[in-house]
Amino acid sequence: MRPKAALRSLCNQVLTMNILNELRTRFQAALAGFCDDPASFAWMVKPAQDTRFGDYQANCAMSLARQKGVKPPELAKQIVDRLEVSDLCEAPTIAGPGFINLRLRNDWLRGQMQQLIGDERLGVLPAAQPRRIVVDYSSPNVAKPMHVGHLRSSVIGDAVCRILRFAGHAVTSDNHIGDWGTQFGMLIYGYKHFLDREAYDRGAVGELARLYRLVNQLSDYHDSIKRLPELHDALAAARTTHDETATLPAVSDKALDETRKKSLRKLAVRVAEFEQLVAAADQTIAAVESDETLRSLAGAHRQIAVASREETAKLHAGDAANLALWQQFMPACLAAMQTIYDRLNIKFDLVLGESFYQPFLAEVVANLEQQQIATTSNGAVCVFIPGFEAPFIVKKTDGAYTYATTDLATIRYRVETLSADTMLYVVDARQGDHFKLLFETARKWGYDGVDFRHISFGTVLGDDNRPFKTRSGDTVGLESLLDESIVRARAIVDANDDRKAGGAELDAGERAKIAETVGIGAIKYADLCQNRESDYVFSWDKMLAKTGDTATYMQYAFARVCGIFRKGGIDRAALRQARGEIELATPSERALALQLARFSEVVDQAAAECRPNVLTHYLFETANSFSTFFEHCPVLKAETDASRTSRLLLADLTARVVKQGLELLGIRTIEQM
RNA sequence: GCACCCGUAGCUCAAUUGGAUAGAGCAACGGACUUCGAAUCCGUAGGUUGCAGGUUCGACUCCUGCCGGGUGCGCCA
Repeated sequence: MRPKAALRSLCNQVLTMNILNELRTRFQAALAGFCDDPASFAWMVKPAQDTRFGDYQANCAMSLARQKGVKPPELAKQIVDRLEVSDLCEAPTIAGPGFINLRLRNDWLRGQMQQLIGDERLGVLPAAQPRRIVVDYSSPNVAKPMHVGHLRSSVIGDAVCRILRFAGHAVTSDNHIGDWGTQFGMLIYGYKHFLDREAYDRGAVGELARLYRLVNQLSDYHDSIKRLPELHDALAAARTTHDETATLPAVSDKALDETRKKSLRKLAVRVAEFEQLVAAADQTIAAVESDETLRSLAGAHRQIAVASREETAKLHAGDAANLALWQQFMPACLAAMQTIYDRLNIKFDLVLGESFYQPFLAEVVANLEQQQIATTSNGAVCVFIPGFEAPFIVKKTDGAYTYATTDLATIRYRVETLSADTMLYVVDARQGDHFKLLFETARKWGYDGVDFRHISFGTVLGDDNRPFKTRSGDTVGLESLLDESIVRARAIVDANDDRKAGGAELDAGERAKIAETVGIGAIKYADLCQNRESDYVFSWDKMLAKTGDTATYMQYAFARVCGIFRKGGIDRAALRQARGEIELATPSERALALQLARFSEVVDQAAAECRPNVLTHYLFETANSFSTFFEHCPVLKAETDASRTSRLLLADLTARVVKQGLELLGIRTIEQM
């Protein structure tokens, strides 16, 4: 019943232009005499769930009545008696067990529309108390090809940044890249032993990618050879246990029988898992041995894994040659990464990776030990957090630091150098425990005034509903996904333009631009429209869809409005200047107006909860309201000039809201498609 | 073994954080282009919200127990 503090903290506190907030303020005043914390009951004002009941509804009477031991409808009546909303609502009605239903007055709604017409921010007011927020997202390991698994964090994180920034906060987007890890040892080893100099000179990125894959493949090969016998043993053992259980004599005890069946199923799953591991190892081995070149390379580099780790260790120890190579590789790696971000239209204010924090790690650990936050256990320096069995290891037995250490150094930098008061981590839900430990440790360390939040999102699953794993053979590269989506979009663009009544309107360049916008938008929208907490089943069809609840639908609505203005030869700026009136003559006009008036409320909610899907849902409804309106109400051919002007204004507002909303999601619009 | 998450229409997902008759999109079926853009619109069909209890005016939502699936759990990030 109490509104979540966290939920409210990022909300705009200013109340005008946000209808929901305005109504809550009115209720808060009316409720003051009935309870001690009117704010939490005023929070129970919501948009109506069913439009037949009105536009908004207050559910506070029921729960407050229970608390006071009175009848809800009677209390509702008393609340309504004290409620002052006559300037914006029709007389409130009480229904059912005590719902207070509210319907906005048409003249008030028309006034809201007039305000929106003149407001560049479409009613969204900047936060009264802006925060300094660092958003940590995307964070790929450089030098490894990006795949679809990287998409979710990148796309959601970017949208969250845009939304919070628009809501008036000081946002710094930070790509905390993995640029100091073991992949560089592999690259260095590959460079020293397998380099194709000509290929490298032609394009460093491609050659580095090849070297990475090659070293990876050879180490996997030796690892598989080494592990195969134990895998076979484990498989045999699992089979034996399974078969023994299966052949146990039948029992009459039903409960026991059930337990046995259950464990049998689990054993079968284990057998299948080991079979899969063996098969994968066999495949890895076969891939190398069937290739003459690979086989001889494998033979000549038996210690490749160890040697690569040693190269990493040397790099970390400051070895001049390896450091020089690292510095040589980095620009190419970053450039490769950047081409993908450019295509996705994702920008970072900062790209501070692991290497940046590396010089501070020793000091961080020393500091933690000094303050007795960290202690040595089994040779490792650990922080123990109550409620967690596993320690938070900041220094390993071998003296190396972990990503926990880096994350702590990062927090210190963000607070002390960037003056951040809020930190958001847009990261896979599986790292939940890590962040709980990290945040607790940071608070103990003195950063207890910072609002840390793990903006977690569900795991990306494959077609088989199992976590999407990057099996070396068939990773879905990000580039090819983008390419495919654009190709499909292009086919639709061509087909549609070719069959336009008045003949094709677009040249090849325009078509390409549209296909790019639609193709990329579709992929982003597929990720954004889902509640970020739930797991995500990766599907080509979903990613590439261009009909129904997709970005394309909104882009199309936008283009249709632009089409009206183009066809009518109407200057949109002049239209707004002319101060025409908005009429709400028909239900579909009123529904569209109400929808447009709610933009600020939705942006505030999306910002408060860092949930882009709140916004996608709203935009879909808005485009839908527009389509219905467009179907029922002639715009250019409206019966009267006043009606024509009113409808043009509604269309113009719709286009602005859709464009702005999509922009907050990082999705572009085009005027003609 | 311990901990966390999930189970909603054939499929993919929502559900304003406890509200009224659980909603969309795909897919299926039936309609609407000589009429402002058919990438669209209108309609039909599809449900015991995994199961069983409990809490209360009211439960997809909270509690308990099952069933099924996933994830994490000391030196990877």
